[in-house]
Amino acid sequence: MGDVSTGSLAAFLEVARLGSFTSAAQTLGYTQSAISRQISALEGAMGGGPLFDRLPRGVRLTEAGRALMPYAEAAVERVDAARHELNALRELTGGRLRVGAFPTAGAELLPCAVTLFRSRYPEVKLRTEENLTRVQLARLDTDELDLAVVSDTAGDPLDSYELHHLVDESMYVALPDEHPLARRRQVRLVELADDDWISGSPQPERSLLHAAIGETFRPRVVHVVAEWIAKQGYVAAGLGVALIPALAADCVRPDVRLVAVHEDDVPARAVYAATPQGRSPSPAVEAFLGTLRAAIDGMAAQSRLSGKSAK
Amino acid sequence: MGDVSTGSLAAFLEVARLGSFTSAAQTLGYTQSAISRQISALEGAMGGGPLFDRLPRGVRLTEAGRALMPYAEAAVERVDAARHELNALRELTGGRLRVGAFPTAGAELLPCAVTLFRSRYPEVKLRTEENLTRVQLARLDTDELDLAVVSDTAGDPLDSYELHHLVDESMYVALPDEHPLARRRQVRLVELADDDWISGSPQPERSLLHAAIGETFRPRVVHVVAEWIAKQGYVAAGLGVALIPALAADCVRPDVRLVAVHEDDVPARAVYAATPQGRSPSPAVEAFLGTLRAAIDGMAAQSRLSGKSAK
DNA sequence: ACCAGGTATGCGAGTTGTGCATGCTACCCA
DNA sequence: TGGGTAGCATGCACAACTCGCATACCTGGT
Repeated sequence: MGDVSTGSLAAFLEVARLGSFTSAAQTLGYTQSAISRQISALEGAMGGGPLFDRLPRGVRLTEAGRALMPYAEAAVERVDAARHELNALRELTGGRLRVGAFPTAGAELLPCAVTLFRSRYPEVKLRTEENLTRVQLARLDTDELDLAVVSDTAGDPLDSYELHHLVDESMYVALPDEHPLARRRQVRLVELADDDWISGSPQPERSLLHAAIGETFRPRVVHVVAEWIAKQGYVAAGLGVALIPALAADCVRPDVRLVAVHEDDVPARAVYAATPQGRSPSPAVEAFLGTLRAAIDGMAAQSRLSGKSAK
Repeated sequence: MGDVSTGSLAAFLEVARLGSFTSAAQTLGYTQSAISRQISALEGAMGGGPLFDRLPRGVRLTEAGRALMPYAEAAVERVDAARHELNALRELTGGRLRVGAFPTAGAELLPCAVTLFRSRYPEVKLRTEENLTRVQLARLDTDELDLAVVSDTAGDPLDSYELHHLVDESMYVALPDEHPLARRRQVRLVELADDDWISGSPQPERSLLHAAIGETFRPRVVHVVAEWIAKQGYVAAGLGVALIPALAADCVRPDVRLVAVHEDDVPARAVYAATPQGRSPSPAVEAFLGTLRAAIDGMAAQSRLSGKSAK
């Protein structure tokens, strides 16, 4: 039993609508003979029975033809709908994008990128979620996330993902306004070896500080605070100092001072957009990468972000 | 934008299921190269974007491919379902048949045919309705009926329908048991010119009697009774005589006698199965014609039906 | 460095689809 | 009653497509 193409089905429907091979041929841009043969082929593919009664003036559906009609309509409609859907995915006038980001990215980078993306592609349904990097990678694997904004801080195995480098963010220390070093443009960490530290983890190895630990410096973590807004509070109260990445540097309360850390003490932290490996990124993912870059450029122009948004 | 065939869609689905062109080619009985080209063509027909990521070991769906999947499944399923449906119509393992019949046919002919049809083709949904011939023709026109069992008694315009001759039924007079002619094998109508007549219409022209009216005979209609069971009652009570067609002759009460009418007085009435003109009859209609003929043969073997079930 | 498993592609042959011209049938109208 | 006409079917030649074969190419594992 032969093959059926949308062409034959469309011809069938047009003939059924117009009641004539000849006029259907005209509206479809074929000759009458082509239509005649297409219908004949379709009749063959459908088991052999005639779909039309050939009358002296045109044709009319047989019982079988009438029965076929809804199926043919549905099949053609599905293929058309598929074309539209794929087109929407390609033209970014539809579809869905699920983005994850680590917490600090939520301060400025992600809101900025989301706003930009929404204004450019309002019909793409964009969802974001904040996760630890480790969780995000898992969700990329299980196809619950299309793109994840991650940093390589925690030493998670990023190498089995497609990485799109976004920016290298330098580090700052947050100092209370009255701290002796609060007016400096740059500090070395050894200068803060005797201060109390505020960190996201009791073991500094598992926090932002991990890259700073060396022979000459091991911070004394006195307060364990995860939220950046709370860290600010502790710092402002003079309870200690904290390391914070450039991405979070723009939303700082006026009684907290940020001072750059020397690059040799804490290397700039790379921020990537990660996507599943070996999978060609969808247009929506590509577009979001673009808006992420645009967001970083925009932020670099007006902020302390180091601006090394190379690529 | 090109054409899409069920073949390409089936190939697409099989590749998606197995994750490899090669293995899909094996299960479908094609070569790997054919599958590769079919997918390539499908990608073209769907707008150009890739549907699969080509990995070193096999392929995996892209976002677009994942989006296409449900549409492809639906389209293929619809075409398959259509094939099954049409096959059911052809093999009489499905579908529907709407039959109409004039009242007298409901006495024996239709029940017999319906029983036969149901036992042979139990999966065809058979509906019957009793109508005047005039109504039935209208319902054939409006496609509310597939086949109508009619007689040409009433002079309705049968000529614009496809007529399948079933039988010529001769006519009988129903006489009360004590009627002087009740033991005859045949009568002439003039012999009954002085009797009271029972008919379905006050004007004998519009009833079974219309063919009997001539120079020498005009019946005096005294009782107007439509239902055959009631006519029997009137006749049995000695209130008159009635003309009845052979099709109804088998269900007569014992105190009513039937006597054949001479053929010259009332010509045998032709009974047809009528179908819409110019329309090739569906297999179900053909089959019902067959069972009608079988029913008539069966009845002729054991009844007064004249048996001229010619063709 | 080679092999294994997979996809892409050039090539030739067979098949299918298309258009043109023509044949055929039934209706319409004079 | 006989041409005219509208419409489908079909023979034919040609173009386009599809398929299989052989082979090139890529990548990961040994």
